[in-house]
Amino acid sequence: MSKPRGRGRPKGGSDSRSRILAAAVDVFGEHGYEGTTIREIAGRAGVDSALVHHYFGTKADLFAEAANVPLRPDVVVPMILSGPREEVGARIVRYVLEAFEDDRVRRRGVMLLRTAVGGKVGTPLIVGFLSRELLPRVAGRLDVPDAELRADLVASQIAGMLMIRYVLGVQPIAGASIDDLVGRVGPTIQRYLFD
Amino acid sequence: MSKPRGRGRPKGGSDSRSRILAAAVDVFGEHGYEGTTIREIAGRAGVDSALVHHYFGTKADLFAEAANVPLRPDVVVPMILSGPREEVGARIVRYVLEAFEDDRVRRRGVMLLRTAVGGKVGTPLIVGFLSRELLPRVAGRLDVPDAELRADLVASQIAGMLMIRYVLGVQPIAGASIDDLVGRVGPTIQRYLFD
DNA sequence: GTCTATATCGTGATAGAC
DNA sequence: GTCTATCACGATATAGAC
Repeated sequence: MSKPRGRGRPKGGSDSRSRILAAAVDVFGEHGYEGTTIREIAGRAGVDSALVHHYFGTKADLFAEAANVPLRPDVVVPMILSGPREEVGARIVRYVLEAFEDDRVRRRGVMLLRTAVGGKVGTPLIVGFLSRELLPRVAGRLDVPDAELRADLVASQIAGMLMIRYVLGVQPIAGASIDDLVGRVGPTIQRYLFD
Repeated sequence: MSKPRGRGRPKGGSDSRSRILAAAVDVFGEHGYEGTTIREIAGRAGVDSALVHHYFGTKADLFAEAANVPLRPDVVVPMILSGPREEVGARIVRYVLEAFEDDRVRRRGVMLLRTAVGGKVGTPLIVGFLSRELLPRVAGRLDVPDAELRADLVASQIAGMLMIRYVLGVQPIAGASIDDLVGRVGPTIQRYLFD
């Protein structure tokens, strides 16, 4: 009768845990780390605030769980950087924008961008991700001088575009089509990487 | 004996008010709006927390005062956009980076970037500034199609560069020279504006 | 002009009933 | 597994002494 559960939850129960986690991603993304309260997360998930602690422990623990996106730069970067070199810039922009079309990705992405810049909790997280996980992997696959600087410049343009489009929502970038942005921003990325 | 005061403070007194304001800019910039406490601002200014309220009222009032940078896009934008068209991109990048060399500007800038993205207090402020004050002024002086989108693209790259360099401090952009960044990013701006 | 003392509220977190 | 009740703390903000 009850729909079959995949491997995961041991006994019986409900889906409160996943609802709490989804609500946490949303609220952290809207108000940043300091600005969100356990009570609001609980309210949006339709549960009691105590249940949040019961499942996730402290607020910092919950944030770590919510921020733990299985981003796999070790698999994504090689995938994008291989293929015709002339279109790498366009492929990067398109990949990021299409990923953000998915609700789940966009919510987590906005949360990360907001909290990354907001204060001492998220900043080390994203700085570490950029400078240890992502940028070296990109730079390592570039056979050009100043590879690290080039990768960093790419990150700066991608980050700025995501900020304007998804976090701040400033028009007309916020309402532009993916093709349009690929056409405008793609050549920038291409130039940073290879010119 | 006491050094002469310019026009400004009426009677006698101290410089507590300006020290509080400077401390507020710093602390808001470090922890975002929600993350900063009146007590920390007071402590860093070397005064009591009650004095902060005495001068500035509520925390939101103090933030508004601290964020009230006399940015004058109405005078800066025409100044930069006039002059040889071929170097506009480089001039924009150089102007921004050189402005951020000044401690005062950089602190206020970092504060605005942090709080702008952090939550509901700063976001409307910067969105309004961008979409009402800055971008239309830039777009209005461009005699090219899609002027608004071009101005927005410029903003996205400038914002991303400032984020990486000053807010997150990710290397190597954080340690790059102004000339280096002008040479790399200037052509991007130029392309967004005129190509 | 400055600080002490305090009122009031909302937070994260816990213990324990059901 | 879920919620009620509550604790301990720190926050903003105010009243008033000096």
